[in-house]
Amino acid sequence: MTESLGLTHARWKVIGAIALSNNGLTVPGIARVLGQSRQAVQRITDVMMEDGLLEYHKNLKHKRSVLVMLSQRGKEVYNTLRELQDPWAIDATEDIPVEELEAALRLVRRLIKKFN
Amino acid sequence: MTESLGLTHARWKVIGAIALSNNGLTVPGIARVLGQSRQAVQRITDVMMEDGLLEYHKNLKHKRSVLVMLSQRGKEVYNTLRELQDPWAIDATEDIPVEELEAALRLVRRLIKKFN
DNA sequence: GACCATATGTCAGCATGTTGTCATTGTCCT
DNA sequence: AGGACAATGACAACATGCTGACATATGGTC
Repeated sequence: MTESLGLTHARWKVIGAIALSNNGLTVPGIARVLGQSRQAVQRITDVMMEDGLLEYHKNLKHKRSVLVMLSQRGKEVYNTLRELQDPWAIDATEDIPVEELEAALRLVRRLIKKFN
Repeated sequence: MTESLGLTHARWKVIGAIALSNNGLTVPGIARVLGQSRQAVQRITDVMMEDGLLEYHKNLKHKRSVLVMLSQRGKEVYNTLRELQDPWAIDATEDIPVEELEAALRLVRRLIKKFN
């Protein structure tokens, strides 16, 4: 699904995390949202910035830690992929009772919480 | 959990797949069980063989494709890790109704099947 | 204001996984 | 038997992820 847009799943995760934030996120902030190491995120955001998907903005709160935001093209990619993903997700689950899906989600969250 | 035995999660997956087979598996066979590429499995089994966890046995059905089996030490590691993992799994789920766990498992399998 | 613990940027080494390619081996159909 | 197609081994390029280490920045405490 990401391939048709020249993305990979890792880059899609990053775009998604930033899109859900309002004023941009720092690299370690993205890492915390995604639950992975800041180093892994840093490497990906650097490449995505060069590719024109992200923009680094001055962070008033920190001298070196920039705020990562979606560029115009990043926003377009986000919207385009959402238009592919949403129908896919609906198609995948429309014949499953909502209560079943929610119960499974509650269970997964419960286990995640237990392991934190 | 795997670290205390000098393993990694990837090697543990391979050991588990072989342990559940009766007469050994070929490398592509392990890959099919795990649902991943044979190349990735090949690389790992080669190292595990050098480390003495696995043994390659002549395969009567194929001139070059060997049968991978657990060495004595591989079996010991398997049993030791099971003794760590089983109590962990029980502890993680003992306060959750069995029906909830089974329902979530059915849902996951249903989705996997849908995407095949 | 000095000091210490924490957060961040950066670089490196390693473990896994994927895909692609090519030669060799197996299978099956005619 | 012969030939086409699939399976396997081997090698390579690439994308991710983790941890460790070291220098710099922040923030809270005395």
